[in-house]
Amino acid sequence: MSKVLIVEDEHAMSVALKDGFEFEGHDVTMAADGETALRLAKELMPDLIILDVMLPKMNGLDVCKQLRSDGYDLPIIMLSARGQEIDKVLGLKLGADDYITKPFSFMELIARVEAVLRRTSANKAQQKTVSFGSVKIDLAKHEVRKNDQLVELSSRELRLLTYFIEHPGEVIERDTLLDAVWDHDNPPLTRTVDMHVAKLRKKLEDQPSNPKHFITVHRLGYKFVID
Amino acid sequence: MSKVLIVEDEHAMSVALKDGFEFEGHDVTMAADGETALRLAKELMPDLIILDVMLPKMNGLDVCKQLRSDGYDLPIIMLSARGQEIDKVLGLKLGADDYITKPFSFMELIARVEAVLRRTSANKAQQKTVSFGSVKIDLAKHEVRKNDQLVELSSRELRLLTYFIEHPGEVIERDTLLDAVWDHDNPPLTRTVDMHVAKLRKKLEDQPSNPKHFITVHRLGYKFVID
DNA sequence: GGTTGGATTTTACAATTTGTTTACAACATT
DNA sequence: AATGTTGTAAACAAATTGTAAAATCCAACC
Repeated sequence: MSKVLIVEDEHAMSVALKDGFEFEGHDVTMAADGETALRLAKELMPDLIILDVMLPKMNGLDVCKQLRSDGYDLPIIMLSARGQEIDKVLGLKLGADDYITKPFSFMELIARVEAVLRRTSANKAQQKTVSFGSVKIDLAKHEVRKNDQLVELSSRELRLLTYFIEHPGEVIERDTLLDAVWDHDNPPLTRTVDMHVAKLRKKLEDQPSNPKHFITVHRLGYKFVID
Repeated sequence: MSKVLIVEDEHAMSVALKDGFEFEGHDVTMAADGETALRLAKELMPDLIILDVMLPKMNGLDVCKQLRSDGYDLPIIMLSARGQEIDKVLGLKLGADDYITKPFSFMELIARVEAVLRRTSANKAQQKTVSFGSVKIDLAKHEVRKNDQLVELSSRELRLLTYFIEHPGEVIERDTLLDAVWDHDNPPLTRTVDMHVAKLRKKLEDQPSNPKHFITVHRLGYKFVID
């Protein structure tokens, strides 16, 4: 039994999918627009998301992109109407796991669902965790512990930390961090980066005022060192 | 300073872009149609291409596609008029690095240009290390070691050292160093160079008062010798 | 609608670090 | 020796960073 989030605004289709998945023995949650989908996905951490491309408020591609950029690597299968072929490329590029074009038979969908679940649950076994000093991070679960004590990080803090972890040892400019961790349209001042680095130090360093991992490189930026 | 190829057929826009990029200190080449753009791109190998979607002879998407399929992976930023949203998907699919819709502010464009250049040149500069004698420099990590011992250099000292290493054996005038290592707007006195050379000697020479690598050439400048 | 609470961004100023100039002694060249 | 040049410590100036606190934003709830 898996937890499935179905995101679909056409009533007939959503009812059919719900019934179908429940008949297959899954635990189904529904969302009818992109924003709700995004919120529920983060809240429920479903095992699978069935995501229609055309949605009110926020389209499926953006939901997918947003989830990925927030660090959630939940399995996603996209649904699109025929003639939206172009979306396939982008959908996959933005991180969907599979893609199916309407109309499709329910059997076909179920087959793909199982393929995706098989693929991704295989990956799940090899938990993605990183640790440095007394800090352990489970990126999939969005959990950070220091001395086995849970530390609450905001989503921005987590994204920043993730970026650091993915680029150990490198000197990273503030502007690079703004590009990578903040949104593209209206980035804040570079000082905001300093602010957040200070927060990470406060929460994760043994001596925040004498950091060992989040290192300042004067005039250039910051450097994350694991040891 | 980067070489930029601007491909735009509307006169007003192309003049504005040219002026803007030249003001930013870039070396600008213009093209007004797709075929010319393609030829110039291959000929000049610019650091960046600003490519309008709507062009005579061959549209921007085709130019982009053609370049990619010919194996050129120059950074490309596409410009399109509002309402050509669909192009975004296609543009990215065909290999553009970023995309901006008219009308846009020049600041916005510049921000994206810088992001793209950073992304692409970051890949270029990876694992760039230089060394001389017992000194090794890892520019990405901002680390200098003498006999495997870490030496702390400020960013200006590091830039100066890098310049010396890239010009071994040459007699280099103080003014040349001011141009290359200091910023262009308000250069300090030439004596500041002496100051910094002294610092490098102190940190890197075995006998700072009897230097073997950072050699004074009386009345002319300095010379860096490797052995 | 408005309100609340948390996250995020901006601001402001102190602390720190780096960079520049000065001053004078030492040195090189004629 | 006279003159211009260089070495370098120390004083000074400027730029960068740390961080608390204020302002703003935003989503959730009434």
